Amino acid sequence: MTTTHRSPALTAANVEAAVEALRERGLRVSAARRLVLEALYGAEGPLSAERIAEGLEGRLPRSDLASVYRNLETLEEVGLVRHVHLGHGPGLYALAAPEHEYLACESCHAVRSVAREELDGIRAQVREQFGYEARFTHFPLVGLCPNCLAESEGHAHP
Amino acid sequence: MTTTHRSPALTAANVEAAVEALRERGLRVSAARRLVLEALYGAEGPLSAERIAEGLEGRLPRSDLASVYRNLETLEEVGLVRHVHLGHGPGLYALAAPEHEYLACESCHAVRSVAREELDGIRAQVREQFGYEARFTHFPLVGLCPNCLAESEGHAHP
DNA sequence: CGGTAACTGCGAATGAGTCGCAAAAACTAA
DNA sequence: TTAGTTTTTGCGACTCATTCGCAGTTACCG
Ligand SMILES: [Zn+2]
Ligand SMILES: [Zn+2]
Ligand SMILES: [Zn+2]
Ligand SMILES: [Zn+2]
Repeated sequence: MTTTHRSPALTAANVEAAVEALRERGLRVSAARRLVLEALYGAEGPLSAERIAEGLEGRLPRSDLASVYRNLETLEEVGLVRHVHLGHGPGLYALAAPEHEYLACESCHAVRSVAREELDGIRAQVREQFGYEARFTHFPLVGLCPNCLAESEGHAHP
Repeated sequence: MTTTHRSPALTAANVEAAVEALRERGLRVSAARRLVLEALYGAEGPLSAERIAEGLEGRLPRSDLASVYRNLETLEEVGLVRHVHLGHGPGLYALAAPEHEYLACESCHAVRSVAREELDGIRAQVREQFGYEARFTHFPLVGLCPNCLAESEGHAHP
């Protein structure tokens, strides 16, 4: 799986801002919660709850997957985090801030992350044709990537 | 969930044809397998394995979900059946033959099923812009349906 | 420092799907 | 038909992702 994500600069400061947002909503900033947030700020691409939990081991006297899920859920409610479903695997979590959308390859499972605007054209066409406002933030746009496509077209030889 | 599927005519004959296809591949036609096939031929829209299994109760001395899954799997391998993931729920199975694709509403979970060609324009644009060959057969095109869209735009009042 | 929510760890539960295995069909060839 | 071969089945147990209940902590407010 390949994901092209520029990691947000000044992670530490950003985490502090996020933490502040939590406090403002009356949410507490536990060590675990902060670490989940840090994991997401430091990540290259979206992470599974499992992977986040792994990252917590050692950095915390004891941690547990259920709490990671609960934290991801509240962070999502607050709008700091969101998740995507890239294919069959577990849900993957990322910061909500940089509005990426995803193109997933059904064959090689590569994932390309693109800025929201790059899909505006397609969104416009979907809207025009069907009246739907397409969204690729929670479920990606799925297809065959150029590589797999070339391969499968190679097979169409006489 | 609303799905617009015309059910294939002459169900009985179609089932017989499918059954023949199975025999030709050296697969056996057990009562359970035939009933799964019939369930799909008779269905309005895609069905979960669970629902198919429910439909089998009574029509069969004893039946079981695992076997339904196994049958769906082999029917899929043979190309008679396929499945879609419409949102978070379980996978939904349908006949492979009428090549529908789906538009799913992320908000009200309505599902619109469209003929493959109706998405050709969008597929072309995706291909042009990203080199991807978009597919909406296994994972649908997700967005806000016109209703939910109108509603959410209503909220944007001053 | 308390006090009082909110949060955590744990273990158990859920839902979707898969696997192993022995018993029961379905085809096959005699 | 029947015996033999091979698939399928039913069952129960299992995995994996996610959620829940609850008692024990911990973060924040005063
Ligand atoms: Zn989701
Ligand atoms: Zn690919
Ligand atoms: Zn699938
Ligand atoms: Zn809707």
